[in-house]
Amino acid sequence: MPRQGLNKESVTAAAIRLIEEKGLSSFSLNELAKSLDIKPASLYTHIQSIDGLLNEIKALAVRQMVARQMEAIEGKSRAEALFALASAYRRFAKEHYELYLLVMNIPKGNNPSLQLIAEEMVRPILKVLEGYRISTDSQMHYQRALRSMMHGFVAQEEYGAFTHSPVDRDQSYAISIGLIAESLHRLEGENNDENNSHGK
Amino acid sequence: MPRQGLNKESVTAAAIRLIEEKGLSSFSLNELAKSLDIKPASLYTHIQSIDGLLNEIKALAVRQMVARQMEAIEGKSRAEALFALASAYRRFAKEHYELYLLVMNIPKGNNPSLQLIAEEMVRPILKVLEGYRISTDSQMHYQRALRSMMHGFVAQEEYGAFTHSPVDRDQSYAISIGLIAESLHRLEGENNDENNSHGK
DNA sequence: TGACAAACCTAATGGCATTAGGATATAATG
DNA sequence: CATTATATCCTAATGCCATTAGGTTTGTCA
Repeated sequence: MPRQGLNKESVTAAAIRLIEEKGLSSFSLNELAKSLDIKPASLYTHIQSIDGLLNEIKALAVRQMVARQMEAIEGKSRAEALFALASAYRRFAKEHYELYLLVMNIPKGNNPSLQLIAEEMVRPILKVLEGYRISTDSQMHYQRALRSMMHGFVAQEEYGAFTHSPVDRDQSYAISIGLIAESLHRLEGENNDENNSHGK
Repeated sequence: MPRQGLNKESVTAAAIRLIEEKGLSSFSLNELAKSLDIKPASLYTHIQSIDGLLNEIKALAVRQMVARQMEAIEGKSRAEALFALASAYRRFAKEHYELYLLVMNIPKGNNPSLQLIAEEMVRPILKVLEGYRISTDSQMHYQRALRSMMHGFVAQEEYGAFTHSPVDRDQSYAISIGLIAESLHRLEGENNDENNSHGK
């Protein structure tokens, strides 16, 4: 009510803006305070700590990411849904790379509330995999494979690990995701033939 | 020659020891100096900056990683070599997670000398893929797919993204790598039949 | 023995997150 | 309208960090 209409939400929004513009590595409470025209110490009226603020941002980013993926697979199923999901995943990482970095840099000794948020990120993946008639164990394996492929690809792509070749990266991604789609399709076929080599 | 027999190598070795013991996030020149019984400013006789030191460590880590992978695939070929490579990759990441983090955290605006080192990391992968009779474009695609899968898996596994299930992670990894092995095998078959659906 | 260079030091700078405690402006109440 | 209370914002300080300037010590070599 005094000076400015600042609150937790507007401070968080300003932090996101700053991170997306100037990058995560140059972000500091000094910069954030400067962008809001207040002193760094005054930020503590609205935030608990810089880690608390970043956790807040992570949670928002995950929610947004999941929402985009859910929209992408809406009304689709199986391979079509799988490719749409993978595409939305990569698009978010491209458009909000600093936020993606933040989300994917959850350190080992982590906040239990972030654990819950991380589980949220699995939901669109599971939704796609539920469209396949495979065992629950297979579902877990393919969920991990898909997450690995998507994260590994965008992470390496974004820090420039794939730039040393003219070969199209979109095609590489399509093929990479295609590996999983094809294998899922084939695994279903095996199950229909009452064969369960590793499908059980 | 005075006080201690310190040099660039011993300081780097001490830094690696500290990083592996206490973790990357708590590493500082203060801690490093303390472990060597000198003052922080004295470190600058042996290092250029903390970034220079970390780049040195990255280079050593990559060399060690590549060496392990080369040993692992020695005398093997095709699927056997592929699984051995993937296993060595994951083992290194498990045993030297802090170093792996360091290697994989090459920021976007990066040192050109690190670019060369990063390319070194592709060598064992290419060596394995050379054992398959596929086009050079396919080689590039599968190289990216394999790197993505390996990095994505170990990165998420190590920060605890896969712990919320009793399903065996070793098996998930074997299946994930198997996707690539199977697809490579099938792609070769297509080429032998003078068919080139996406193999060209 | 004397000169020299390398290793190490002290002291300082400017950046960072964070806290304690004080000032102030707005909103709520009498 | 005056008073009180509360939340916002401040100044000042602490202790961490990397880094630099410039001085001292120590070992080596002529």
